[in-house]
Amino acid sequence: MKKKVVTSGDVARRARVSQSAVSRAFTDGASVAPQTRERIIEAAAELGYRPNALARAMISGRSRLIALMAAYLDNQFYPWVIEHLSRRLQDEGYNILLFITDTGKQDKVVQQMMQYQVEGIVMASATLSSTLARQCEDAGIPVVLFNRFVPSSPASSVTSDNVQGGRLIAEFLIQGGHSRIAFIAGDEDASTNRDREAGFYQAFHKHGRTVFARAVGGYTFEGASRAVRELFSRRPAPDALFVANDHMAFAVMDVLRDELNLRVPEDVSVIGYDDVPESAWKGYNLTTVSQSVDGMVDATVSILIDQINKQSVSRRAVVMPAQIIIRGTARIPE
Amino acid sequence: MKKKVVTSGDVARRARVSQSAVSRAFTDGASVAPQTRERIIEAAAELGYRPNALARAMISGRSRLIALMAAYLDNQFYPWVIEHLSRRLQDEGYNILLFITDTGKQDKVVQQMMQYQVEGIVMASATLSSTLARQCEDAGIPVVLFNRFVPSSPASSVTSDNVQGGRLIAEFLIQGGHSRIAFIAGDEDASTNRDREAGFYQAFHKHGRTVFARAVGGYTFEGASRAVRELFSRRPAPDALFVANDHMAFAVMDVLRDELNLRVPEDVSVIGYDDVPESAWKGYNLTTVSQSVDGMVDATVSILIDQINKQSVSRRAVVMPAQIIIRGTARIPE
DNA sequence: TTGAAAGCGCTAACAA
DNA sequence: TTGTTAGCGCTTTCAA
Repeated sequence: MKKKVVTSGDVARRARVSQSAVSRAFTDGASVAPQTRERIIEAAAELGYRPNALARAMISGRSRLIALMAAYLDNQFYPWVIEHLSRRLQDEGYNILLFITDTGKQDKVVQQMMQYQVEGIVMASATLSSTLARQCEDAGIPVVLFNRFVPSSPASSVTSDNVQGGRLIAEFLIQGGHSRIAFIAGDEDASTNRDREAGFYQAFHKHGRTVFARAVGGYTFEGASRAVRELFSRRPAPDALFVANDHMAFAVMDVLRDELNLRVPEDVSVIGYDDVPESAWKGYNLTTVSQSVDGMVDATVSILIDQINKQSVSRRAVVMPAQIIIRGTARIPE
Repeated sequence: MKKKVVTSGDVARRARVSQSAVSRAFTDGASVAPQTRERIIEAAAELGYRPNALARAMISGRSRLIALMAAYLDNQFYPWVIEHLSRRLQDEGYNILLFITDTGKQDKVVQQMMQYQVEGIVMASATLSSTLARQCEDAGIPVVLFNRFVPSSPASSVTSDNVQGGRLIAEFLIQGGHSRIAFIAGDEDASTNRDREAGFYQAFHKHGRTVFARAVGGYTFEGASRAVRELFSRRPAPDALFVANDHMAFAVMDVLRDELNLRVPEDVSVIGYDDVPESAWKGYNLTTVSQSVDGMVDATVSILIDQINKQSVSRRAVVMPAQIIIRGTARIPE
């Protein structure tokens, strides 16, 4: 095996210029005479030269690397986020270092990111300890919690208005004339769940009503299946369900229709949250709340780019509006 | 903003050792006296020292970076692959540089990967030109085409036995007593589609039968919807459909049941390919062929690790067995 | 086991 | 516009 490691020095020799001239030829906006640059580019092409991004990063202090961490990808919301975020960041000239990590190992992984001198960090469906968030702040690395909000954290966050979303759903279900409305929670530690739940309960309170029942699905398919079974093992059973995200709502509908032989929405109304692509599939046709992924991604990118360029990190909390998407799984108020 | 950049030199000074001692303390298997190492680790902790992975990569020639490229993530097969691959690679001490790129820009992106001195490249739902594949070979970078096979390419590949999968489906449908079996193709340029189609047609030929009709869905949701409509606009309509992947099969079932008011499998049998998580959801309960993601991921990781360690890249083509997963969307042969 | 010294490939002053 | 020079933070000989 021949390891041909062509360096700028090799190119310089062949183009009969200095090594720094080669460097300049590959840097936008550097002062190089057009014909010199041309000669260099030509020599580089002949040799198959590719600038070493690591060396460049070291000396310039700019790695052009953004770390992205997600806890899981089975909820289609996250692949969707990753795809959009990745494309947007690539357009801005950044590359993505991806980490899939279970809760618990998250802090350790953040350390790794920092070793790679990333210029920014996005935590999707994940958070980091305040200590570590502070370390990032000290190191001048902007951190964005995507779809999570931690009041005490120095990290920025981008979320949709989950409280408002919860409220919207409560109103919709109440106006729909349901009398036994239940809630299936996601991960009780997640801010998305807490906020959606808070908004939901607030609206009930405002109407002088109470939530009929509550179970916990932990944002997993299996957890949600267990939760519905539990809810429907008691009589009377709910006649409407707010499920804290779409991913769980699919599991819920499966159990409802397939195991319990109930019709949706005739027997039970179901509303989810996220508006993932599958929600629009006719097999589910799920009424849900849309989180503007595009808007959230744009916000994330601009926080990152802005703070990287300004060389100063500060905490920003962006909340995007939530919008109910009416499809076929919940009775529509008149 | 305070940019505290703690270097090994700072730690060395505080621990009263040389800078190279610090380096050794952070390298497994380097010869350092236990108490020296301890003193260094302590000093490092006090200072908040984190080794610079970029500098380490430069000098050692090992970036511990693997590039992963995918064309899209809306087909849940790929998020699934990314999650598994990422976890396995992290366990092996590698980090992932992720690129989401449309066909056409792929070669350019591969150049970028190489600039970051990645030690290996995985192309999922994507290929690269032979020229570039050869460049990677010359640079000693192993490349694995995941779920793609290019006969002329010097790159390795990991696929499931798509020809066999296509055959299995043909047999199942023929044995199921269908008389008008049609095929909805994916991306006609993709090897997965070509192989599945080849196996499918082979089996028909063996039985002295012909495929009733064929349309192209291009592996997209919309393309597949158009393809079914086209197929069912003519009389007689097919009574069975092999759809080249699950992602399209969901679209097909939506059109069949929702627009055309056909029952699956009573009026039309449908079989997909991939066995993505959604296939098991009761709303579809899709009969399909399983590609062993775990097996494919393992093969990919071992090709990569092996060639990185051996410092020699060579072409390997791994084909994993395909297995039919019988669910509820296709009539079951007696 | 430890330290000194020599770079890895590049960018960024500074002069020329 | 160009070349010279000095490092970025680290690993890795080589001697001690």
